[in-house]
Amino acid sequence: MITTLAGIDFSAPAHEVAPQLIGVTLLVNGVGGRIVETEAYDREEPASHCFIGETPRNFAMFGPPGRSYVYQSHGLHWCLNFVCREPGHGAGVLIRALEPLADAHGLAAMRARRQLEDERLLCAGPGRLCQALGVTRQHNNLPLSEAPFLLLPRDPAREVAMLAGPRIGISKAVDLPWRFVEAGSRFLSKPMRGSVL
DNA sequence: GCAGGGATGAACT
DNA sequence: GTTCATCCCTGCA
Repeated sequence: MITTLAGIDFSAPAHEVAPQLIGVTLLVNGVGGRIVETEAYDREEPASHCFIGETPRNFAMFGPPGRSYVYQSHGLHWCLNFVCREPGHGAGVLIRALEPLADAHGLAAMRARRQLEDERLLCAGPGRLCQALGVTRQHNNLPLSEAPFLLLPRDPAREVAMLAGPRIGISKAVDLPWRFVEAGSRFLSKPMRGSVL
């Protein structure tokens, strides 16, 4: 089983994988950008979809790590997660925002899908980035090591300063500081007021 | 059958 | 900066 991708061991707990994903480039069919915002979710805390146990919707999170979990939120937005931990545990990292890269990585395609010029808002939010990358239910429970997914390691020459803080859009376990962002990024779904990691 | 949701965009103060 | 309608699917009574 492949659990290490882009230099990250996905069998680790989600709150350890999530900060390591900041700065990694995510591409879907060659379209994407640098990850600048993530959130960790785990079976053992009530904000997680897997807190209630395995269901037809969340079964992918109970599968092997290094795969995708895509779900529909509020009936119209898709959200992309990366599965973590050992198989059967139930944990994942929600990808919340990307920094769009040069047109070599499909900037034009993202603009067309979003019908929006502003780079800043192209991928600033889990629903938005799925729209920009064309992620839907078809992308649920797929290995991140294979097409259409591609993960490229962080640029070692580029320093990444990170902040950790409370997660967004949840009503339970709101105090857990499991949201991770690149400090100072212009491409976040919401500004971060948290502590330096 | 029904309540509520890991969100967004527009319309506001 | 803030609230508000809206999307429809999921899980549980």
